[in-house]
Formats: sequence, structure tokens, C-alpha cells
Amino acid sequence: MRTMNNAEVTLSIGELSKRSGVSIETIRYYERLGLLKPVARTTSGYRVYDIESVNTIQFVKRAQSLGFSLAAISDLLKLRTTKEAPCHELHGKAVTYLEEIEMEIKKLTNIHFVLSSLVQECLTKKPKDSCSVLDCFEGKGCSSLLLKIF
Amino acid sequence: MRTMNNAEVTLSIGELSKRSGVSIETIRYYERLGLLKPVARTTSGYRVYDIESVNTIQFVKRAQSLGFSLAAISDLLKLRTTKEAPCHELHGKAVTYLEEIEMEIKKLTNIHFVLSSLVQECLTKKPKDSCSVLDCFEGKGCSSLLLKIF
DNA sequence: TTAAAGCCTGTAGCGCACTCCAGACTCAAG
DNA sequence: CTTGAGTCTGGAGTGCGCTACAGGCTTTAA
Repeated sequence: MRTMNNAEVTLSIGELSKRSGVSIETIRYYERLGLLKPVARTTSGYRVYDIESVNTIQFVKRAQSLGFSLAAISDLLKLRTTKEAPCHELHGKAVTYLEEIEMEIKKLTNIHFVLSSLVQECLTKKPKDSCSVLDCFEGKGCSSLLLKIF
Repeated sequence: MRTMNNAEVTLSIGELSKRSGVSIETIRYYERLGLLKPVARTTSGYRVYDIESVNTIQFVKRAQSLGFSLAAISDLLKLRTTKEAPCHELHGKAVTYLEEIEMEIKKLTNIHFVLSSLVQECLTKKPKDSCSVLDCFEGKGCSSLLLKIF
């Protein structure tokens, strides 16, 4: 870290890495994806970042923690800078994404129901009986259960 | 499809593909993974399958529909042939897998809660206000919400 | 007999989010 | 001045479940 003539704090990529908790390679990867550009380059070609870059990376991490893809986050970052009514733009994306999450939760809930039913069934069987789980995969006597999945 | 001297029905890879609804390439891929071996080869090297191969592929598909990976299914297929107490072997795997599903459902439920809260918050705002979703990603006023995720 | 359809092997590509490496250059401390 | 740490570019590798060739052989139907 060093201060330039105008007293702005700048960071090398290694310093940014330490401050943001993201590896150097990942920072360069984000640059390739257009998520985060260095504010400048030194004469020798070293990337130069400012403090705001730390915020950008944390923005990415927070969005990722909510399951957003880097492609989606790239869009979000563009909305962030153009401050004209971002809510409106975002709303459609967010609702679509919420619907995807709901679908996924339903799917997993069904899978959980089916599999735990099969396991329960196994537990009530005698040792020599066939396994309900394997029987189901063979197509024996679980058609109504599996219907829930599709 | 043709019948051999012992009246067993055999299938070429293309016929198996049509019967099972799985592409030829995928069948060969399953072979590479050790999931499904042809029962024989013709003198010219063509793969020969029997009717049981159709069941095996359907087994794989049903297990996949419950979210099992091909690696896990490979284990299941081995359990299927060795009929000694498969329930017992399976039980541990199944319970572990159920726990993973529960974790995933919890995570998605939390994400859904956080994101829909933020979107709701946006809807109650005036047009000129900042966007709650973007503010959250900036780290402004959603720390308690995001804590749910980690 | 010949053309089309089928099958073979081996290899490469996809999407995603990284991760790692080689080989070269630069910078800071002693 | 040297040494070691830092950085550069470009490319390849990871895991997963396929998918898509190319180039060549075999089988089948007309």
C-alpha cells in the first residue's frame, strides 16, 4: 500500500488479495470476466487498485453467497454504477431467480421425502428381505413415489 | 435385435439406446465409468447387450432422478449384484445423503428468505430511494440478514 | 455391387468458478 | 549488488455428465 501525490490509497494485487480474502488468481479471473478492472497499471505493467476495489470484491462475495452466478453479478455491478432506478431493473431478475430457488427447494423436498420413505421402509423389514431402495431403482413398487420427482 | 442359439435376446448399442432413451455416446460413457459393460462383442468388435442392460440403464436413471451421482450409482450397482444385506450397506450412504439434502434445503430456504425480504423492502420504497438489494451487496444494512446464510 | 446406415476408437469441448504452472520480469531490503 | 518476494502473461487442469466430432471399418437393404 502506498499513497500517491493526491493522497489516494492504492493497492497492489497482493495487497488487495489479502484485504479481500480472495486469491490473486481469482482477482485476475474476475478481471477477465469484466467484474473488476484495476484503476491503473504501473509503468512496468503491475495492476493498481484502490480501496473501492475491496468493496467491489465484497459485493461479489455477498452476491455469490446468495447464489448469484458471476455472469449475473456482472450485470448487478453494472446496475450499481448506473444509479438510474436499479430497483426496477433488478426486480425482474430477482423474481425469476426466486422462482428458480422455489423450484429447486420443491425438487429437493420431494427427493428427501421419497428417499427417506424408502429408507424407513427398509428399517421395518427383516434382514433377509430385499432392500426397498434398490428395489425402487429396479422399478419395483415405488412408481407412485418416483412420480413425485418428475 | 436378434436371437442367439440359446434364444437369448441381444441388442446392439443403437437398439439399447432406443429402448432406454439414452444416447449411444452416453452408453459408451457409462461403460468407461464401469456402470454398464456389454455382455459380449461381435467378431468385428460391435458391443452386444442383453435385455437386462435396459434395466441397468433404467436403474441408473431412477437413481439419478433422486440426485445420486454416477460415482454413487456405480457403488449402488455393485450392491445390487452382491445380494448380501445391501440394506445395511446402503443405509449409511442414504442417511449421509439425506443430511446433505437437508443442508441444501436449509441453505436455499435461507437464501430465499433473505432475497425475498430485500425485494419486498424495495417495493415499499419510493422510486428515488436506493435499492435494498444492491445496498445489501454493498454491505449496507443487511448484516443480520446475511448472517443467516453463513 | 453399391450406397447408406450403423458402429468402432480416440480425442476434444462444454459450462462454471476457479486453481496452478512455467518462464520471465520487477521491486524492495540488506 | 544480490537475493527473494512479488508480479506479469498465457495456457492448462479440475470435476461432472455428458456431447460431438474425425476417420475408418462393418452390416444391411436395394
